[in-house]
Amino acid sequence: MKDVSRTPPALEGRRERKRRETRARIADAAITLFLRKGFTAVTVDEIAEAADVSKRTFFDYFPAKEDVVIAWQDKFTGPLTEAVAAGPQSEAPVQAVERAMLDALGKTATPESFAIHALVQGTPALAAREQHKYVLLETRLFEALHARYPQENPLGLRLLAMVVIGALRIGTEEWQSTEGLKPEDIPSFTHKVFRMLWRQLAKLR
Amino acid sequence: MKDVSRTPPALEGRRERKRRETRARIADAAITLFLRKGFTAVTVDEIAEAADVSKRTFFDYFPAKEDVVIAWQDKFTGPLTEAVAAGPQSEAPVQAVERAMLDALGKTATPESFAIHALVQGTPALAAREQHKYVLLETRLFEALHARYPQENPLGLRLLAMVVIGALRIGTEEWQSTEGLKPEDIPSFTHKVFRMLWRQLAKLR
DNA sequence: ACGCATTATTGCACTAAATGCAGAATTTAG
DNA sequence: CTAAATTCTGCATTTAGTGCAATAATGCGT
Repeated sequence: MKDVSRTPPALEGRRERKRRETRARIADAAITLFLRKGFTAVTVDEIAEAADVSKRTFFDYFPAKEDVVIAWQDKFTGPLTEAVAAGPQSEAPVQAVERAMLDALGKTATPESFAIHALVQGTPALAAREQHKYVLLETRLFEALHARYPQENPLGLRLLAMVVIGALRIGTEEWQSTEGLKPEDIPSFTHKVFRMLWRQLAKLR
Repeated sequence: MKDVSRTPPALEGRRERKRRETRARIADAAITLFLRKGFTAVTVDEIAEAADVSKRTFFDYFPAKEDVVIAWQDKFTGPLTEAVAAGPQSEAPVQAVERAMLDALGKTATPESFAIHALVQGTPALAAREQHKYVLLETRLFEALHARYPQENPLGLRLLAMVVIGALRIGTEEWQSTEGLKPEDIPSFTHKVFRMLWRQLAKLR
Protein backbone atom coordinates (compact mmCIF):
# COMPACT_ATOMS: atom_id res chain seq x y z
CA MET A 1 0.00 0.00 0.00
CA LYS A 2 1.16 3.47 -0.81
CA ASP A 3 0.15 6.95 0.12
CA VAL A 4 -3.59 7.02 0.65
CA SER A 5 -3.91 10.79 0.39
CA ARG A 6 -2.91 10.52 -3.26
CA THR A 7 -6.37 9.28 -4.20
CA PRO A 8 -8.90 11.17 -2.07
CA PRO A 9 -11.93 11.05 -4.40
CA ALA A 10 -11.75 7.27 -4.43
CA LEU A 11 -15.46 7.06 -3.63
CA GLU A 12 -16.63 8.14 -7.07
CA GLY A 13 -14.22 8.92 -9.85
CA ARG A 14 -14.98 10.98 -12.89
CA ARG A 15 -15.81 7.85 -14.82
CA GLU A 16 -18.55 6.70 -12.46
CA ARG A 17 -19.93 10.18 -12.07
CA LYS A 18 -20.13 10.66 -15.82
CA ARG A 19 -21.80 7.32 -16.22
CA ARG A 20 -24.39 8.24 -13.64
CA GLU A 21 -24.94 11.59 -15.31
CA THR A 22 -25.29 10.09 -18.75
CA ARG A 23 -27.79 7.56 -17.46
CA ALA A 24 -29.82 10.32 -15.82
CA ARG A 25 -29.69 12.42 -18.99
CA ILE A 26 -31.02 9.54 -21.07
CA ALA A 27 -33.74 8.76 -18.54
CA ASP A 28 -34.82 12.40 -18.27
CA ALA A 29 -34.99 12.84 -22.02
CA ALA A 30 -36.94 9.62 -22.43
CA ILE A 31 -39.50 10.30 -19.69
CA THR A 32 -40.07 13.84 -20.93
CA LEU A 33 -40.71 12.60 -24.45
CA PHE A 34 -42.92 9.73 -23.26
CA LEU A 35 -45.12 12.05 -21.21
CA ARG A 36 -45.42 14.48 -24.11
CA LYS A 37 -46.00 12.12 -27.04
CA GLY A 38 -46.82 8.70 -25.57
CA PHE A 39 -44.56 5.68 -25.23
CA THR A 40 -44.95 4.04 -28.63
CA ALA A 41 -44.76 7.31 -30.55
CA VAL A 42 -41.21 7.92 -29.32
CA THR A 43 -38.35 6.10 -31.03
CA VAL A 44 -35.07 5.19 -29.43
CA ASP A 45 -33.28 7.29 -32.05
CA GLU A 46 -35.29 10.25 -30.87
CA ILE A 47 -34.37 9.64 -27.22
CA ALA A 48 -30.72 9.19 -28.10
CA GLU A 49 -30.75 12.39 -30.10
CA ALA A 50 -32.36 14.35 -27.24
CA ALA A 51 -29.85 12.93 -24.74
CA ASP A 52 -26.98 13.61 -27.15
CA VAL A 53 -25.72 10.05 -27.33
CA SER A 54 -25.76 7.46 -30.09
CA LYS A 55 -28.58 4.96 -30.36
CA ARG A 56 -26.08 2.22 -29.57
CA THR A 57 -25.14 3.91 -26.31
CA PHE A 58 -28.76 3.99 -25.23
CA PHE A 59 -28.77 0.19 -25.25
CA ASP A 60 -25.55 0.20 -23.22
CA TYR A 61 -27.51 1.82 -20.40
CA PHE A 62 -30.95 0.25 -20.81
CA PRO A 63 -31.52 -3.23 -22.23
CA ALA A 64 -34.83 -2.15 -23.71
CA LYS A 65 -36.96 0.93 -24.23
CA GLU A 66 -39.38 -0.14 -21.54
CA ASP A 67 -36.69 -0.41 -18.92
CA VAL A 68 -36.34 3.35 -18.71
CA VAL A 69 -39.86 3.58 -17.36
CA ILE A 70 -39.45 0.56 -15.11
CA ALA A 71 -36.20 1.84 -13.64
CA TRP A 72 -37.86 5.17 -12.96
CA GLN A 73 -40.62 3.52 -10.97
CA ASP A 74 -38.19 1.46 -8.94
CA LYS A 75 -37.56 4.42 -6.67
CA PHE A 76 -40.09 2.94 -4.26
CA THR A 77 -38.33 -0.37 -3.49
CA GLY A 78 -35.37 1.09 -1.61
CA PRO A 79 -37.32 3.29 0.82
CA LEU A 80 -39.79 0.48 1.52
CA THR A 81 -37.25 -2.19 2.44
CA GLU A 82 -35.15 0.30 4.40
CA ALA A 83 -38.19 1.38 6.37
CA VAL A 84 -38.92 -2.24 7.21
CA ALA A 85 -35.41 -2.74 8.52
CA ALA A 86 -35.38 0.51 10.50
CA GLY A 87 -38.39 -0.04 12.76
CA PRO A 88 -38.30 -0.37 16.59
CA GLN A 89 -37.53 -3.71 18.21
CA SER A 90 -40.92 -4.35 19.75
CA GLU A 91 -42.77 -4.09 16.46
CA ALA A 92 -44.73 -7.05 15.04
CA PRO A 93 -44.44 -7.84 11.30
CA VAL A 94 -47.88 -6.53 10.47
CA GLN A 95 -47.22 -3.22 12.15
CA ALA A 96 -43.82 -3.01 10.50
CA VAL A 97 -45.14 -3.28 6.94
CA GLU A 98 -47.95 -0.84 7.58
CA ARG A 99 -45.58 1.76 8.99
CA ALA A 100 -42.99 1.10 6.28
CA MET A 101 -45.56 1.47 3.52
CA LEU A 102 -46.80 4.76 4.91
CA ASP A 103 -43.24 5.96 5.29
CA ALA A 104 -42.13 5.00 1.78
CA LEU A 105 -45.26 6.39 0.14
CA GLY A 106 -44.76 9.71 1.90
CA LYS A 107 -41.25 9.88 0.51
CA THR A 108 -41.84 8.83 -3.09
CA ALA A 109 -45.43 9.67 -4.07
CA THR A 110 -45.32 12.79 -6.24
CA PRO A 111 -47.57 14.20 -8.97
CA GLU A 112 -44.97 13.02 -11.45
CA SER A 113 -45.12 9.44 -10.22
CA PHE A 114 -48.88 9.44 -10.75
CA ALA A 115 -48.46 10.81 -14.27
CA ILE A 116 -46.02 8.01 -15.05
CA HIS A 117 -48.36 5.46 -13.58
CA ALA A 118 -51.11 6.72 -15.85
CA LEU A 119 -48.77 6.50 -18.83
CA VAL A 120 -47.98 2.90 -17.95
CA GLN A 121 -51.63 1.94 -17.64
CA GLY A 122 -52.37 3.45 -21.03
CA THR A 123 -49.66 1.43 -22.78
CA PRO A 124 -50.24 -2.35 -23.03
CA ALA A 125 -46.55 -3.11 -23.48
CA LEU A 126 -45.79 -1.29 -20.26
CA ALA A 127 -48.75 -2.56 -18.26
CA ALA A 128 -47.37 -6.09 -18.39
CA ARG A 129 -44.01 -4.93 -17.09
CA GLU A 130 -45.75 -2.99 -14.35
CA GLN A 131 -47.21 -6.18 -12.95
CA HIS A 132 -43.83 -7.85 -13.10
CA LYS A 133 -42.47 -4.96 -11.07
CA TYR A 134 -45.06 -5.58 -8.36
CA VAL A 135 -43.93 -9.19 -8.09
CA LEU A 136 -40.32 -8.10 -7.72
CA LEU A 137 -41.36 -5.59 -5.08
CA GLU A 138 -43.22 -8.35 -3.26
CA THR A 139 -40.06 -10.46 -3.29
CA ARG A 140 -37.91 -7.61 -1.94
CA LEU A 141 -40.43 -6.92 0.81
CA PHE A 142 -40.47 -10.58 1.76
CA GLU A 143 -36.68 -10.66 1.89
CA ALA A 144 -36.61 -7.60 4.13
CA LEU A 145 -39.22 -9.16 6.42
CA HIS A 146 -37.45 -12.49 6.51
CA ALA A 147 -34.16 -10.81 7.37
CA ARG A 148 -35.78 -8.96 10.26
CA TYR A 149 -37.95 -11.81 11.55
CA PRO A 150 -35.87 -14.94 10.89
CA GLN A 151 -37.82 -16.97 13.44
CA GLU A 152 -41.18 -16.39 11.75
CA ASN A 153 -42.64 -18.91 9.30
CA PRO A 154 -41.29 -17.87 5.88
CA LEU A 155 -44.47 -18.82 4.08
CA GLY A 156 -46.45 -16.63 6.45
CA LEU A 157 -44.20 -13.66 5.73
CA ARG A 158 -44.47 -14.40 2.06
CA LEU A 159 -48.25 -14.27 2.26
CA LEU A 160 -48.06 -11.07 4.28
CA ALA A 161 -45.91 -9.48 1.59
CA MET A 162 -48.29 -10.75 -1.08
CA VAL A 163 -51.34 -9.31 0.66
CA VAL A 164 -49.74 -5.94 1.31
CA ILE A 165 -48.37 -5.47 -2.20
CA GLY A 166 -51.71 -6.58 -3.57
CA ALA A 167 -53.37 -3.94 -1.42
CA LEU A 168 -50.90 -1.37 -2.71
CA ARG A 169 -51.80 -2.29 -6.28
CA ILE A 170 -55.55 -2.17 -5.70
CA GLY A 171 -55.23 0.96 -3.58
CA THR A 172 -53.32 2.72 -6.35
CA GLU A 173 -56.02 1.81 -8.84
CA GLU A 174 -58.69 3.19 -6.52
CA TRP A 175 -56.66 6.34 -6.08
CA GLN A 176 -56.26 6.84 -9.81
CA SER A 177 -59.98 6.35 -10.46
CA THR A 178 -60.95 8.87 -7.77
CA GLU A 179 -60.94 12.46 -8.92
CA GLY A 180 -59.62 15.36 -6.92
CA LEU A 181 -57.20 13.55 -4.63
CA LYS A 182 -53.95 15.33 -3.90
CA PRO A 183 -50.59 14.02 -2.69
CA GLU A 184 -51.30 15.48 0.75
CA ASP A 185 -54.16 13.03 1.17
CA ILE A 186 -51.95 9.99 0.77
CA PRO A 187 -51.42 9.22 4.47
CA SER A 188 -55.10 9.29 5.36
CA PHE A 189 -56.03 7.38 2.20
CA THR A 190 -53.42 4.73 2.98
CA HIS A 191 -54.73 4.44 6.52
CA LYS A 192 -58.22 3.91 5.19
CA VAL A 193 -57.08 1.20 2.79
CA PHE A 194 -55.21 -0.63 5.52
CA ARG A 195 -58.14 -0.48 7.93
CA MET A 196 -60.39 -1.91 5.26
CA LEU A 197 -57.82 -4.55 4.38
CA TRP A 198 -57.48 -5.97 7.89
CA ARG A 199 -61.21 -5.81 8.44
CA GLN A 200 -62.00 -7.70 5.26
CA LEU A 201 -59.29 -10.28 5.79
CA ALA A 202 -60.58 -10.96 9.30
CA LYS A 203 -63.96 -11.77 7.79
CA LEU A 204 -62.48 -14.50 5.61
CA ARG A 205 -63.21 -17.69 7.54
CA MET B 1 -81.51 -36.74 -51.93
CA LYS B 2 -78.96 -34.10 -51.50
CA ASP B 3 -81.20 -31.64 -49.74
CA VAL B 4 -80.17 -33.16 -46.44
CA SER B 5 -77.42 -30.61 -46.36
CA ARG B 6 -79.83 -27.84 -47.18
CA THR B 7 -79.91 -26.63 -43.59
CA PRO B 8 -76.61 -27.68 -42.15
CA PRO B 9 -75.58 -26.70 -38.64
CA ALA B 10 -75.65 -23.03 -39.48
CA LEU B 11 -74.02 -22.42 -36.11
CA GLU B 12 -70.56 -22.65 -37.61
CA GLY B 13 -69.96 -22.26 -41.32
CA ARG B 14 -66.93 -23.46 -43.17
CA ARG B 15 -65.36 -20.06 -42.85
CA GLU B 16 -65.50 -19.97 -39.05
CA ARG B 17 -64.44 -23.58 -38.77
CA LYS B 18 -61.43 -23.05 -40.99
CA ARG B 19 -60.48 -19.98 -39.08
CA ARG B 20 -60.61 -21.90 -35.82
CA GLU B 21 -58.59 -24.74 -37.34
CA THR B 22 -55.96 -22.42 -38.73
CA ARG B 23 -55.62 -20.71 -35.39
CA ALA B 24 -55.19 -24.07 -33.65
CA ARG B 25 -52.66 -25.18 -36.27
CA ILE B 26 -50.57 -22.07 -35.72
CA ALA B 27 -50.76 -22.39 -31.94
CA ASP B 28 -49.82 -26.08 -32.02
CA ALA B 29 -46.86 -25.50 -34.32
CA ALA B 30 -45.66 -22.58 -32.20
CA ILE B 31 -45.93 -24.34 -28.83
CA THR B 32 -44.22 -27.45 -30.18
CA LEU B 33 -41.32 -25.39 -31.49
CA PHE B 34 -41.10 -23.29 -28.32
CA LEU B 35 -40.89 -26.35 -26.11
CA ARG B 36 -38.24 -27.90 -28.34
CA LYS B 37 -35.96 -24.91 -29.01
CA GLY B 38 -36.94 -22.21 -26.54
CA PHE B 39 -39.04 -19.11 -27.14
CA THR B 40 -36.45 -16.67 -28.45
CA ALA B 41 -34.76 -19.22 -30.69
CA VAL B 42 -37.92 -19.67 -32.74
CA THR B 43 -38.77 -17.05 -35.38
CA VAL B 44 -42.22 -16.18 -36.59
CA ASP B 45 -41.17 -17.21 -40.10
CA GLU B 46 -40.40 -20.65 -38.73
CA ILE B 47 -43.79 -20.94 -37.04
CA ALA B 48 -45.60 -19.74 -40.14
CA GLU B 49 -43.71 -22.26 -42.24
CA ALA B 50 -44.54 -25.13 -39.87
CA ALA B 51 -48.20 -24.13 -39.79
CA ASP B 52 -48.24 -23.70 -43.58
CA VAL B 53 -49.34 -20.08 -43.62
CA SER B 54 -47.58 -16.88 -44.52
CA LYS B 55 -45.80 -14.83 -41.88
CA ARG B 56 -48.33 -12.08 -42.45
CA THR B 57 -51.19 -14.45 -41.67
CA PHE B 58 -49.61 -15.32 -38.35
CA PHE B 59 -50.05 -11.71 -37.26
CA ASP B 60 -53.66 -11.84 -38.42
CA TYR B 61 -54.28 -14.43 -35.73
CA PHE B 62 -51.94 -13.29 -32.97
CA PRO B 63 -50.94 -9.68 -32.40
CA ALA B 64 -47.50 -10.74 -31.20
CA LYS B 65 -45.35 -13.81 -30.82
CA GLU B 66 -45.88 -13.88 -27.07
CA ASP B 67 -49.65 -13.97 -27.40
CA VAL B 68 -49.57 -17.56 -28.60
CA VAL B 69 -48.24 -18.65 -25.22
CA ILE B 70 -50.55 -16.34 -23.29
CA ALA B 71 -53.63 -17.53 -25.17
CA TRP B 72 -52.62 -21.13 -24.50
CA GLN B 73 -52.45 -20.51 -20.78
CA ASP B 74 -55.83 -18.81 -20.72
CA LYS B 75 -57.54 -22.20 -20.65
CA PHE B 76 -57.82 -21.84 -16.89
CA THR B 77 -59.98 -18.71 -16.75
CA GLY B 78 -63.15 -20.24 -18.21
CA PRO B 79 -63.34 -23.30 -15.93
CA LEU B 80 -62.60 -21.18 -12.86
CA THR B 81 -65.31 -18.57 -13.40
CA GLU B 82 -67.83 -21.21 -14.46
CA ALA B 83 -67.11 -23.23 -11.35
CA VAL B 84 -67.72 -20.13 -9.24
CA ALA B 85 -71.08 -19.57 -10.88
CA ALA B 86 -72.14 -23.22 -10.65
CA GLY B 87 -71.88 -23.76 -6.88
CA PRO B 88 -74.79 -24.55 -4.53
CA GLN B 89 -76.94 -21.75 -3.11
CA SER B 90 -75.92 -22.08 0.51
CA GLU B 91 -72.21 -21.60 -0.20
CA ALA B 92 -70.29 -18.67 1.23
CA PRO B 93 -67.82 -16.77 -1.01
CA VAL B 94 -64.75 -18.23 0.63
CA GLN B 95 -65.99 -21.77 0.19
CA ALA B 96 -67.01 -21.02 -3.38
CA VAL B 97 -63.56 -19.92 -4.49
CA GLU B 98 -61.84 -22.79 -2.75
CA ARG B 99 -64.08 -25.35 -4.39
CA ALA B 100 -63.90 -23.57 -7.77
CA MET B 101 -60.12 -23.48 -7.66
CA LEU B 102 -59.90 -27.17 -6.87
CA ASP B 103 -62.37 -27.92 -9.61
CA ALA B 104 -60.65 -25.85 -12.28
CA LEU B 105 -57.20 -27.11 -11.39
CA GLY B 106 -58.38 -30.70 -11.67
CA LYS B 107 -59.67 -29.97 -15.15
CA THR B 108 -56.76 -28.02 -16.59
CA ALA B 109 -53.55 -29.01 -14.78
CA THR B 110 -51.64 -31.32 -17.09
CA PRO B 111 -47.96 -32.18 -17.51
CA GLU B 112 -48.01 -29.98 -20.59
CA SER B 113 -49.30 -26.98 -18.66
CA PHE B 114 -46.41 -27.34 -16.25
CA ALA B 115 -43.92 -27.58 -19.09
CA ILE B 116 -45.31 -24.37 -20.55
CA HIS B 117 -45.16 -22.67 -17.18
CA ALA B 118 -41.50 -23.63 -16.91
CA LEU B 119 -40.87 -22.24 -20.39
CA VAL B 120 -42.51 -18.97 -19.39
CA GLN B 121 -40.44 -18.65 -16.22
CA GLY B 122 -37.26 -19.22 -18.18
CA THR B 123 -38.00 -16.43 -20.65
CA PRO B 124 -37.90 -12.87 -19.29
CA ALA B 125 -40.07 -11.50 -22.08
CA LEU B 126 -42.77 -14.03 -21.20
CA ALA B 127 -42.44 -13.80 -17.41
CA ALA B 128 -43.71 -10.23 -17.47
CA ARG B 129 -46.73 -11.23 -19.50
CA GLU B 130 -47.37 -14.10 -17.12
CA GLN B 131 -47.85 -11.68 -14.25
CA HIS B 132 -50.20 -9.60 -16.34
CA LYS B 133 -52.22 -12.75 -16.95
CA TYR B 134 -52.60 -13.29 -13.20
CA VAL B 135 -54.03 -9.80 -12.83
CA LEU B 136 -56.55 -10.45 -15.59
CA LEU B 137 -57.47 -13.74 -13.94
CA GLU B 138 -57.96 -11.89 -10.66
CA THR B 139 -60.29 -9.46 -12.38
CA ARG B 140 -62.33 -12.25 -13.98
CA LEU B 141 -62.61 -14.04 -10.65
CA PHE B 142 -63.78 -10.85 -8.97
CA GLU B 143 -66.40 -10.31 -11.66
CA ALA B 144 -67.69 -13.86 -11.24
CA LEU B 145 -67.86 -13.41 -7.48
CA HIS B 146 -69.54 -10.02 -7.75
CA ALA B 147 -72.12 -11.44 -10.14
CA ARG B 148 -72.95 -14.23 -7.72
CA TYR B 149 -72.83 -12.21 -4.51
CA PRO B 150 -74.14 -8.77 -5.52
CA GLN B 151 -74.99 -7.86 -1.94
CA GLU B 152 -71.44 -8.36 -0.67
CA ASN B 153 -69.02 -5.47 -0.32
CA PRO B 154 -67.25 -5.29 -3.73
CA LEU B 155 -63.95 -4.29 -2.19
CA GLY B 156 -64.08 -7.34 0.07
CA LEU B 157 -64.65 -9.62 -2.90
CA ARG B 158 -61.84 -7.89 -4.72
CA LEU B 159 -59.48 -8.57 -1.87
CA LEU B 160 -60.67 -12.16 -1.69
CA ALA B 161 -59.90 -12.61 -5.39
CA MET B 162 -56.52 -10.94 -4.88
CA VAL B 163 -55.59 -13.22 -2.00
CA VAL B 164 -56.69 -16.39 -3.76
CA ILE B 165 -54.95 -15.64 -7.05
CA GLY B 166 -51.87 -14.64 -5.10
CA ALA B 167 -52.01 -17.98 -3.33
CA LEU B 168 -52.35 -19.71 -6.69
CA ARG B 169 -49.24 -17.92 -7.92
CA ILE B 170 -47.19 -18.70 -4.84
CA GLY B 171 -48.54 -22.24 -4.70
CA THR B 172 -47.53 -22.84 -8.30
CA GLU B 173 -44.02 -21.64 -7.56
CA GLU B 174 -43.81 -23.98 -4.58
CA TRP B 175 -45.05 -26.82 -6.73
CA GLN B 176 -42.49 -26.14 -9.44
CA SER B 177 -39.64 -26.01 -6.96
CA THR B 178 -40.65 -29.31 -5.34
CA GLU B 179 -39.34 -32.37 -7.09
CA GLY B 180 -41.30 -35.52 -7.67
CA LEU B 181 -44.83 -34.15 -7.55
CA LYS B 182 -47.28 -35.59 -10.05
CA PRO B 183 -50.56 -34.21 -11.40
CA GLU B 184 -52.46 -36.69 -9.22
CA ASP B 185 -51.18 -34.90 -6.14
CA ILE B 186 -52.75 -31.60 -7.11
CA PRO B 187 -55.94 -31.88 -5.03
CA SER B 188 -54.16 -32.70 -1.80
CA PHE B 189 -51.47 -30.12 -2.48
CA THR B 190 -54.10 -27.48 -3.15
CA HIS B 191 -55.89 -28.39 0.07
CA LYS B 192 -52.67 -27.99 1.97
CA VAL B 193 -51.98 -24.57 0.47
CA PHE B 194 -55.48 -23.36 1.31
CA ARG B 195 -55.30 -24.62 4.88
CA MET B 196 -52.03 -22.81 5.33
CA LEU B 197 -53.40 -19.68 3.66
CA TRP B 198 -56.41 -19.30 5.98
CA ARG B 199 -54.31 -20.13 9.00
CA GLN B 200 -51.67 -17.53 8.21
CA LEU B 201 -54.20 -14.87 7.28
CA ALA B 202 -56.02 -15.40 10.57
CA LYS B 203 -52.78 -14.66 12.36
CA LEU B 204 -52.47 -11.24 10.75
CA ARG B 205 -53.66 -8.81 13.37
C1' DA C 1 4.12 14.33 -17.91
C1' DC C 2 3.91 9.80 -20.34
C1' DG C 3 2.57 5.37 -21.70
C1' DC C 4 -0.51 1.44 -20.86
C1' DA C 5 -4.65 -1.02 -19.55
C1' DT C 6 -9.45 -0.45 -18.91
C1' DT C 7 -13.74 1.19 -20.02
C1' DA C 8 -17.04 4.16 -22.63
C1' DT C 9 -18.77 5.58 -26.99
C1' DT C 10 -19.72 5.24 -31.67
C1' DG C 11 -20.84 3.71 -36.46
C1' DC C 12 -22.11 0.01 -39.32
C1' DA C 13 -24.18 -4.06 -40.66
C1' DC C 14 -27.60 -7.34 -39.60
C1' DT C 15 -31.65 -10.02 -37.67
C1' DA C 16 -36.26 -10.14 -36.51
C1' DA C 17 -40.79 -8.28 -34.94
C1' DA C 18 -44.63 -5.78 -36.37
C1' DT C 19 -47.57 -2.80 -39.48
C1' DG C 20 -49.80 -1.01 -43.81
C1' DC C 21 -51.46 -1.86 -48.22
C1' DA C 22 -53.10 -3.71 -52.42
C1' DG C 23 -54.28 -7.53 -54.97
C1' DA C 24 -55.33 -12.60 -55.41
C1' DA C 25 -57.95 -16.42 -53.64
C1' DT C 26 -61.80 -18.28 -51.15
C1' DT C 27 -66.26 -18.44 -49.07
C1' DT C 28 -71.04 -17.02 -48.59
C1' DA C 29 -75.37 -15.25 -50.01
C1' DG C 30 -78.79 -14.22 -53.48
C1' DC D 1 -73.56 -18.15 -61.70
C1' DT D 2 -72.53 -13.61 -59.94
C1' DA D 3 -71.47 -10.21 -56.55
C1' DA D 4 -70.05 -9.00 -51.99
C1' DA D 5 -67.48 -10.02 -48.04
C1' DT D 6 -63.68 -12.12 -46.00
C1' DT D 7 -59.25 -14.32 -45.77
C1' DC D 8 -54.67 -14.96 -47.30
C1' DT D 9 -50.47 -13.50 -49.35
C1' DG D 10 -46.40 -10.87 -50.93
C1' DC D 11 -43.95 -6.72 -50.64
C1' DA D 12 -42.16 -2.64 -48.64
C1' DT D 13 -41.21 -0.19 -44.51
C1' DT D 14 -40.35 1.07 -39.76
C1' DT D 15 -38.24 0.09 -35.51
C1' DA D 16 -36.18 -2.61 -31.62
C1' DG D 17 -32.27 -4.89 -30.44
C1' DT D 18 -27.46 -7.30 -31.08
C1' DG D 19 -22.56 -8.18 -32.51
C1' DC D 20 -18.35 -6.34 -33.71
C1' DA D 21 -14.49 -3.60 -34.43
C1' DA D 22 -12.56 0.93 -34.41
C1' DT D 23 -11.99 5.13 -31.66
C1' DA D 24 -12.04 8.17 -27.64
C1' DA D 25 -11.86 9.03 -22.74
C1' DT D 26 -10.36 7.82 -18.30
C1' DG D 27 -7.62 5.81 -14.45
C1' DC D 28 -3.22 4.31 -12.79
C1' DG D 29 1.60 3.38 -12.10
C1' DT D 30 6.14 5.26 -12.98
